[in-house]
Amino acid sequence: MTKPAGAVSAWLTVGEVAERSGVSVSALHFYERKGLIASMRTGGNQRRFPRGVLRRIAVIKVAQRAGIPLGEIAAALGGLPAGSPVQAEDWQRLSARWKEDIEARIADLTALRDNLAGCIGCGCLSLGECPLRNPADRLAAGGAGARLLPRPGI
Amino acid sequence: MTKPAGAVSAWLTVGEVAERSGVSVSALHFYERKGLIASMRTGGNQRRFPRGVLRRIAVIKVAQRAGIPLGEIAAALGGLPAGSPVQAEDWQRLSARWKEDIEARIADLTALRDNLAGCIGCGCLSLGECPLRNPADRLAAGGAGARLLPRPGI
DNA sequence: CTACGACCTCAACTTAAGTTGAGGTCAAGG
DNA sequence: CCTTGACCTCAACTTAAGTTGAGGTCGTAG
Repeated sequence: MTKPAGAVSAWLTVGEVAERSGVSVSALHFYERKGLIASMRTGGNQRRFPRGVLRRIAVIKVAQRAGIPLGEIAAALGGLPAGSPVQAEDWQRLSARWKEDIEARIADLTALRDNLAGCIGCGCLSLGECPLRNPADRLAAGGAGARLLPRPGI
Repeated sequence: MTKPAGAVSAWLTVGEVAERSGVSVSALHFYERKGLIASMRTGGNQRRFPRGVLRRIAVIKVAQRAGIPLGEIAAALGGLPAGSPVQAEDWQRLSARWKEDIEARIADLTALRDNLAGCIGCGCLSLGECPLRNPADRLAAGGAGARLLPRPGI
């Protein structure tokens, strides 16, 4: 698939999307299976993505960096048209929501750090008395399997 | 195994450790397999833990809350005597080390939050120009499988 | 001495977010 | 027209941190 000569076409191949977004082809397939992005198919069953997918992926990556799991991102993104680009307005709504998540995590880590500082001298760590030990028992419900540890507020 | 009448024995059963530490029995087995904690065995092959294990578990839980993976905790803990309690001095060294990790994560999240705030209005998210998109391409090396996302500095 | 709860091991399953590989098809340059 | 590189699907594997279940033993109260 050498590039279509001069004009930049309106539709992008997976490879092009991968290169432009910095996300691997296999990850793009995966995102599509998860409903995070959508594509048209050519006669030969190859994916063609609208350019709006790049912005959509950008949003996904930012949310991921904020620690939001893909499932939640899909849900948040799911509300708006699957194939079309994310509008500035949508991004505003989403980023505002995720900002709260980030802030909660910052608050938790800050509290942990401060207590850590306070406890460096004492070394108590008693289950009943130490501020480090007691409020930490937050992850506990949630079924089997791994827990993505650093996601407090929810 | 009803409790040994009056006197609190020097050794704890798994069940007792589980109850006192808030960690499930299966997790304690798991920690032992991973070399995070150690136990003696009775004639009937049942575990007996020294009381120092409680402090050790406390340290593990705090480190986990800080986002340190068990493997790293094991490595850090591995330096000091496996069966014996963690001394205040050891805790000082470990907590100082982990504090840096926490601070790096706080810094990353704070940067993300600030850029998010700046970008709520613009909605650009261009791969080349937006501060949210560019510096985010940090996780990329590391082989197959899931990445525990929110662990930047390393 | 027997029943019952606590304990033992070992293997298989869970979730998240992908990666890797096998086996086969598309499309465009030469 | 044919060869290559890009693409396709599907299944299996990866890591982390455990959980769940099967099948069997320990130990103590009654």
